Amino acid sequence: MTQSSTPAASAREKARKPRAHNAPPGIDIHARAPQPAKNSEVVYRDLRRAIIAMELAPGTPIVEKEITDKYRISRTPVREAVLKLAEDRLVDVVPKSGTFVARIPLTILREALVARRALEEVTVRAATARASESQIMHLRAIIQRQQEMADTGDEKAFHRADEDFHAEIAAVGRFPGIWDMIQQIRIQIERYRRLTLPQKGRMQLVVNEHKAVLEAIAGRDADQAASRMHDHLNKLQLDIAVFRDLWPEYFIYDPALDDDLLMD
Amino acid sequence: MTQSSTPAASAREKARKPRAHNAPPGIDIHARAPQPAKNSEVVYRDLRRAIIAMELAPGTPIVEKEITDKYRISRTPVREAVLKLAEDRLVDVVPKSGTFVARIPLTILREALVARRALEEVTVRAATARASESQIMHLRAIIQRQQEMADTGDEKAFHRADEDFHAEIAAVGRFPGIWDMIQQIRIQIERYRRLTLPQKGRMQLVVNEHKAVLEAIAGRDADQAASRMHDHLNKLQLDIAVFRDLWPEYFIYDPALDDDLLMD
DNA sequence: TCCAAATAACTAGTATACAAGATATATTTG
DNA sequence: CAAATATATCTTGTATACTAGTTATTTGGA
Repeated sequence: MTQSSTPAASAREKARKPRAHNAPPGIDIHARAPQPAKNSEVVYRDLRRAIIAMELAPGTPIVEKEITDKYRISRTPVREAVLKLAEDRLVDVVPKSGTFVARIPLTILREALVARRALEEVTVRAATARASESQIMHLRAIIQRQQEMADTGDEKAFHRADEDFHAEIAAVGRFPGIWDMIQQIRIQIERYRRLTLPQKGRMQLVVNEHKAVLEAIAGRDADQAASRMHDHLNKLQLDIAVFRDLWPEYFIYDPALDDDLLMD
Repeated sequence: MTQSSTPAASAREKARKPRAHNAPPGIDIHARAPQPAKNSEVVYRDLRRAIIAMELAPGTPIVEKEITDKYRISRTPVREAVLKLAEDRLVDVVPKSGTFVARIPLTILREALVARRALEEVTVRAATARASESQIMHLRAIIQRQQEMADTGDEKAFHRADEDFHAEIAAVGRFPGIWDMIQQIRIQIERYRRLTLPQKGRMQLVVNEHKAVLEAIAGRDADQAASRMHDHLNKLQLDIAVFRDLWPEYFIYDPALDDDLLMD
């Protein structure tokens, strides 16, 4: 098998001419976890989780020294993780001064909500077009699980089910790349969401909205599915102005775009 | 002024307690270029430009040593640049083996086209809703410039004007963050576009489509503007399958999603 | 001549030392 | 005692040495 020249391999050989290096292993970009997790990746994930969970408040300094001591590693992988977080706009690096958990930019928040809405409308339309019966049953099962979590009041599991629902719609629509984009956008939104207090009955409302979306999918009505998804995702942006006044130090606020925050 | 307790400062003081570092300078994230450009940034931009321009073909090894010699800098900033490129999916890093210019994943390409369409429909709708007369005149001027470039056949300047047109629409719609997302997506699409041979009359077609979009904006018809933008952006994806056969070594191809490439 | 195993030459990942600048504290001076 | 200045101590940015794993080459055997 090592030297068999299958038609699939012939094309690859052309690129391999100068060096075998030219042909990196045919690993799918989305599935390369066989390697032992790199240290920088571990630090990155831990920090990201803590920042998104608002355990590290905006403005908190990120001191590389503390992290190197905690994980018993050198600055190099720590720095790598910090740079990734900077790419995600979760930290601000001030040269020769310090690194800080980023404040939440209100204008970006507004745009993130709009962009997510647009992309999820795409995925739900595609899902409506191609959902099989089994996939619809799977979505029903997810909603049922979310209903049970809402009944027992398990917020964490509830949000896991919430994410699963949206992820499954993207998967059914066959848009894994767009789902990645949505997740990237969700990172920005998530910190804001964590500031919202658990409102009584909100979980049941979310479940009902999910049910409405699924009904439209099952009825093969793409327009209705998109519309209901739109309404569902709109619920988040109700009171940006309120939180800006409650935690002013958590946000960055650009007065030039004030009016934008109030419009749809 | 150092210790005056204005109401605005009181909130900030809370975060400043442990160290003054807690309050990073109130710089807008989008405007921090006073610093001398970091070496890693220079390397990143140069490599990204070369990759996007297809000067570095997919599969080409990126050798850090060559770059450190060329720029007379150490591996650290080079490595930083390479990691950024990996984030952008422009290179694949194979641990302990090598770094290579990434092959273009056809499935990602399809999703990128869909996502860009969705986001540009958002920006053009917003632009239609709030464009001032002067902004419409500005857009007309951009199209006129693009027309002149099409007439003289200056491809590079033509594409600059093309980008300006889309950028200005996003700016008019007040979605700078969404424009950033679109640009990120464009990176993926751009390499593919570079493979398309200049077709006779294509530039004039693009100009005409831009004119159609602008007319809809000027007529305050958001639905029509979005529809025309949709059609305009659809022109790109005509012949993915053709290029896959022409340069098979430039692409990664997932047979599980074959049929997806053919649908809208 | 061909194939296989040992070896050499590469790669990215990591650790550490140092440099340059910003901030905090201590000191001096009026 | 207050304010300005000088010093010390932080921070991130960079350079370099080293480690571990991968790939290419050489060498030995049949």
